[in-house]
Amino acid sequence: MTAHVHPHLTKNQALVFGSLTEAEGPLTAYAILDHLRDSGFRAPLQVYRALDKLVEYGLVHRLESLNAFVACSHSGCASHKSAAFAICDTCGQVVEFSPDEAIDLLTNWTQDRGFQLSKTTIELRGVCQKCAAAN
Amino acid sequence: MTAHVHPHLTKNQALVFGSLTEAEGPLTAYAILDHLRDSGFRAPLQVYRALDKLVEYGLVHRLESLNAFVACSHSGCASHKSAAFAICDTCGQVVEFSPDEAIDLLTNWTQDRGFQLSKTTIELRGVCQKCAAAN
DNA sequence: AGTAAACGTGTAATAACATTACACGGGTGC
DNA sequence: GCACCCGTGTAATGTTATTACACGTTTACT
Ligand SMILES: [Zn+2]
Ligand SMILES: [Zn+2]
Ligand SMILES: [Zn+2]
Ligand SMILES: [Zn+2]
Repeated sequence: MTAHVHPHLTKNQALVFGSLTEAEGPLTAYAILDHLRDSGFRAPLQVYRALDKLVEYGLVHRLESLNAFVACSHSGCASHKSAAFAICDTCGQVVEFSPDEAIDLLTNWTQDRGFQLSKTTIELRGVCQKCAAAN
Repeated sequence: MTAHVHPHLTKNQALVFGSLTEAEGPLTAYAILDHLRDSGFRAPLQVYRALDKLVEYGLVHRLESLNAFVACSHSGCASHKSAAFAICDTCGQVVEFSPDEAIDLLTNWTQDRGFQLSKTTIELRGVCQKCAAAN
C-alpha cells in the first residue's frame, strides 16, 4: 500500500508509461494499444494491466469523464493528497492541479458523515484561455 | 438555454425519468433499457436520447465514474450551482450534496487562469457509514 | 393549402471501452 | 522438485455509446 517513489516498471508498464509521457495529453487505452502495436502489443488487456499498475503507483491518472489516461504532472503523485484536472474541450489539453483547500472541505464533509473516502474525482470541463482567446 | 423548473417531458423522457426516480439509486442506460422493454423500448438510443434531455433539464445527473445516471435529489437542480456525489462502493447508495465553498474555490482557480468552466464533476468514492458499521 | 424547419421517434448497425477465462513462463522460497 | 506469486499472451465476450437512415408530428410562414 505504501507509495514507492521509484517503482520498478516491467517492460509493458514502461512502454505504456512512455506512450503517455510522450503524448502530452490524455490517451485512451485503445489509442495506447495502437501506438504500441509495433512494440508487440496485440490485445487491450496488455494495456489495461499496465495501466492498473501505473495508476496504483501514482504515475498515471484516469480521467473518468474522458475514459482516458494521463501521465501525472508531478512525476509521481505521492506529493499531493489528491488531484484535480482542468480539461479543455477544444484542444484536449489537461492541466493537473492540487486544490488542497477544496479537497479538505470535501474530506471534512465525508468525515462528518462517517463516509470512508477512498478516491476523489474532480474534473473541470471547459475551454482553456488559449482556445478562448482564439475564438 | 434557460433552465425550466417544470419542463415538459415527452413520453420516452417521462418513462426514463420514472425508472430513475423509482430506482433510488443509479442506473446504467442499459439497465434502464431493460426496465422499459415492457413499455416498448427496443434500442439504446431511445434511452440515451431521453437521458440527454433530462440531464440538460437538470432532472438527472450523470455519474462519470460509474457510467450511470441518477435522478436529481432536489427535484430540479436549478437551485444549486453544481453538485457533488458520495458513492458507496459497497451498497451503491449515492448521496448528492452541494459543496458550495469547495466549488467556489475551484471556480476561482479557473477564473484566475482564464479557463471558461462549463461543467464540474466531483465524485467521492468510498464506503458509507452504514456499510462501514456493518463491517 | 403548400411547405419548410424543428423536433421526437424507431431501428439497425457499428464503434468504443473494458473484463473474463485459460494457458504459459520466470523467479523465489522451501 | 515443487508450490507460489507475478507478469505475460491470446481469444472471447461483455458493456457502454454513437452513427446513419427513415418516418411522423407540430409549428410557422407564404
Ligand atoms: Zn498527479
Ligand atoms: Zn484549449
Ligand atoms: Zn441535483
Ligand atoms: Zn453503503
